[in-house]
Amino acid sequence: MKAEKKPYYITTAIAYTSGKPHIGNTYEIVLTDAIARFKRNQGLDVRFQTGTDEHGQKIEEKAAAAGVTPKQFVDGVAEEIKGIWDLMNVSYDKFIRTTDADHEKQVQKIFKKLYDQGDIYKGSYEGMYCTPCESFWTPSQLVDGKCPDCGREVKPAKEEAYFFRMSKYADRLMQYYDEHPEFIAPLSRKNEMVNNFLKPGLQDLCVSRTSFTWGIPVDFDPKHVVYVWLDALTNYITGLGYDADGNSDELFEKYWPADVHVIGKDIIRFHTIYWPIFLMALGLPLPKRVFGHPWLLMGGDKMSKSRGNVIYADELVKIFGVDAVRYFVLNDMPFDNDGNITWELINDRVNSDLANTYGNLVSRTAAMALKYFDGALCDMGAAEPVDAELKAMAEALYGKVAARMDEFKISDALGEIFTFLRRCNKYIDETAPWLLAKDEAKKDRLSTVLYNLAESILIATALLQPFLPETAEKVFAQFNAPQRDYAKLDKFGLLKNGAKVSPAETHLFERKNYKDVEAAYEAMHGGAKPAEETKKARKADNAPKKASHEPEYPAEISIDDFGKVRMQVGKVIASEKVEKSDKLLKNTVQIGDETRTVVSGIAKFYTPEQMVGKRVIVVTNLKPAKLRGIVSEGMILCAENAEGKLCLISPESEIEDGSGIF
RNA sequence: CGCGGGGUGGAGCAGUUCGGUAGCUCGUCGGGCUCAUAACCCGAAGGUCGCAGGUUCGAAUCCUGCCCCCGCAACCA
Repeated sequence: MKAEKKPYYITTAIAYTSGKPHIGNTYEIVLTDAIARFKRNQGLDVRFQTGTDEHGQKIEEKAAAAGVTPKQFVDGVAEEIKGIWDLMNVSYDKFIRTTDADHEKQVQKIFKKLYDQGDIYKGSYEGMYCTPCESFWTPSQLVDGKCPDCGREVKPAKEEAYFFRMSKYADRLMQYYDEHPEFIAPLSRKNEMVNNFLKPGLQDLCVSRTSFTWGIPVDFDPKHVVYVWLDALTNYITGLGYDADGNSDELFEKYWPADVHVIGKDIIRFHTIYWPIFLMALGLPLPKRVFGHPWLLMGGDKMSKSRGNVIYADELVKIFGVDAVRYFVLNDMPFDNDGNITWELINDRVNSDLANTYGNLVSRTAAMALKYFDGALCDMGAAEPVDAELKAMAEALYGKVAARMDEFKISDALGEIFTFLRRCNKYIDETAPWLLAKDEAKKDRLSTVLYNLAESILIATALLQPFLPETAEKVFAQFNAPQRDYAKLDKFGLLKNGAKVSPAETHLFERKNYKDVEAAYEAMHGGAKPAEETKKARKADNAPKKASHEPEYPAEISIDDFGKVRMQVGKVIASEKVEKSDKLLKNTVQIGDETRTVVSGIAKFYTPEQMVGKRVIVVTNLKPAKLRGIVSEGMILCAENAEGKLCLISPESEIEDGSGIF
């Protein structure tokens, strides 16, 4: 009788549908896919869930800006995301969307249940409210008592909101951490959670909003929508058919609790504090592990659209192919440090590992088998001492790789496989089949050597299959052998004697010159070179960012509008750096009879010494504002170029300070 | 002293928990081989492990101070 397969439930974070995911986002899905496939090969009954997080104010705004309904907007983005996951050959079993009707219904039920049992209570969000901006601010966020966004008056207000009593469960959560040291991976993150959040005491979490409507309505109080985490995190159970009334689907009974939630390191807090607490409140078991993976950086910098250094998976795939991209992100991502991606790095890696080491090994082995034996692979029993090391290594490989995989050290797992593949290349040199071929008496030895090589390739390929599924399929087809059962992977010699290898139509991985990669990139980006983009991104990063507050100018203004701005010549009589600030200088400016303090964000370009004595143009009727606690009574005019470099504007010749500007 | 991560041969990284000859891949140079995708195999050069102190018989690893880089936060009147 066959034993029931052990269930294994693995999830990714659900992707926020605000835009196209870049390669960093895509990494998470590929990583999870590799683990899921590996576990399947180990004989587990794997369920792999991913999906999209589709609610929230940001999406409401983006949809409005695009002139479509939120639903139309997220339908489009969800489709795009799913398209990329499919392109990456991701073997998910379930793609959940938080706008799915059954998810929405369960979230409402969960909310009600938690409310009924007293974990959620109605309270209010107190703060200062700016009506035009529809925003709440805490007193410390206010600038000079005014709205920091628009500068208008704010008034004390309460927004009704529902809160979840977090503190009630904090002790139980700490206990769970202690009893399950493997719960948070990497371990270093655990201390961060305990020291930063649990020990200081948990704040109750706001779980509803009334300030936007694109969300799941609270059914017993419909002006509220469920806010973020209670909606998003619950996907892990609603996707299994969890029912708050106790009529859960059998999928849920089978797969919950999850074996691992794979997430980015930025949301570890939500998955290791809020999510377990929600589950405790629902009386459900907690996930066994949460793996917070690091980030993929572009040439050492964070990828972001505003920096223009974003790399997308589909562009990489166009140039390198799916498996090469999968391999790169999996191999070059350390376990608990951020990884690095550039077009050149990926090209080097693909050439050296995939084309030279692996592809070429397969190619030369197949070529020799075809040339000398018309493709037939037979172990003729002509063993020699050199074979022993190869065989021992092959038989030990699975154990090593599996151990690495269990620690989520994917890169190390791949490293083990490639060390073995290099050993195989060396074996060819040691045995020199081309010399054996010259001597009819050594035909059996030659055959045995080629058999050993083929068998080694098949073992390695079986292990590479979770990472390079398409490639593995090609190799198995070429060698006329099936995917190897992982339970038998420690046995050398399972390839059937007489199996035939066929000629390959193409190389597994094509070597590329970086120049050609650049050319392909340029074709996609209207002539821009990838290296230049990186450099530009770096440079822009050193300068203050400006994109966020670039005003939208009206096409024309009246002279009266212009007349509202009072500008005067001032002389800087003192200047000092504002403490704890990178950019601010506190200047004392003489304007006629008057001295004013003007704080200015120019510290990156002018030292206090350079400032003193300069004549500058100051806007003198600007409403005073507080910057890092200092009241600034005006604004010093500067020119700013595209890279954010600032340059003071001064009168062209000597003129009294206090003079007006017209 | 806001929080966190990091600084190891030209590049990307491991090693730091529990001190003991500084390791891997790529690149470079030299050699070998020809089955193979200018590939593969062998060998070599190249590092005062950010800096300065300290503990120790011995420090990349432990302690103290400092410098630099990168995120987050703050910030741009």
